[in-house]
Amino acid sequence: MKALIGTFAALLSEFVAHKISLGFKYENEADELYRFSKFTTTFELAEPILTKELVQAWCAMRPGEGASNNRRRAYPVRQFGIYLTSLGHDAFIASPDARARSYTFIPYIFTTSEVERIFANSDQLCPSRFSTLPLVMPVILRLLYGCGLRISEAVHLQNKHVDLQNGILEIKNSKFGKDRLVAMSESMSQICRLYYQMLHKHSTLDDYFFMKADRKPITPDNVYRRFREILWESGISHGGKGNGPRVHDLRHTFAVHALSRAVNKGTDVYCALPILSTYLGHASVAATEHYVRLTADAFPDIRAALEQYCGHVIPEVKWDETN
DNA sequence: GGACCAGTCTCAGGGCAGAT
DNA sequence: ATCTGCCCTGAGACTGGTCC
Repeated sequence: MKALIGTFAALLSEFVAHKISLGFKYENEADELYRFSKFTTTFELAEPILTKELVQAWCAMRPGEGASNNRRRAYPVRQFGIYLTSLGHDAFIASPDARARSYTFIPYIFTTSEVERIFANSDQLCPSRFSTLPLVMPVILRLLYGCGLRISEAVHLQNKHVDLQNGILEIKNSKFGKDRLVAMSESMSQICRLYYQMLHKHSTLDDYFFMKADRKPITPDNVYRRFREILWESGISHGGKGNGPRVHDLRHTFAVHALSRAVNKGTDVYCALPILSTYLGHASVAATEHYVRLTADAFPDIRAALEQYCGHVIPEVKWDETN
């Protein structure tokens, strides 16, 4: 976390420490509060009093700013106001955002042919003396699709978390601080063993499984940029900013393909969903249903099974046959 | 019990600067 | 020239609490 500045520096530091003590990561919020602390230095403030003018100036929509970003900037300052008030300070608390949020996003689900092309092209990356990415990309992309991992979970894997013998990944401190175990297929385990022999001849158990030449973990940024190149090579068009396909869509694809396979094998979808939910690290089946509901139209077999066992998941839509 | 919503966490993507 | 890291914004993913 960057050192907070300005009149509120001490109080903001205490607030962030308070949030962390409650179990939140609060890293991105701390970044926002750092920007807020810089912002406060543009005001003539003799005392650290969170005035209405200061808060409203910070929370005001900037030219061209989206509602989402405005909300993200405002929430931590609102929480800071609540915190100060609880301590008996005089502070203005910003109102929560009343604007409705819409969830109309539909993730991109790769076809099996596209997945195969992505893997094939990731295998063709030119070896480099300076970068481990040509070795890393084929394995990490297969792991994202084969195990449905989040990119952050993959890049933070250390050798001690990868049981190559039994094909088990130990995911530590994932989203909302959750841990879980993820089983790999035998073919995935074999790929990991070959990769480990090539990259980790002189490594320790504390080294990152996907590390750069300087032994630091590769970043999601590294993977994302190479992934865009591979998509291009694979003839999969990118829709521009916000329109994917994204690296995270490999996780969506895993979920949909896994459920599709289960349905085709005659597995009760009511049994398959909780298993998939646990595997993906979701706290509830509802979160997994959300994944599948968004994409079920592309998989009639899943849609039919879901309608039979949990029809409420898929909303009815009206269709005028004269259209 | 389900819908709704606030809050937190994560990923995507552009731009730029410094390193290689 | 290319790669990489960092900053910042945009937006989706996910949890948990509250209200009806």
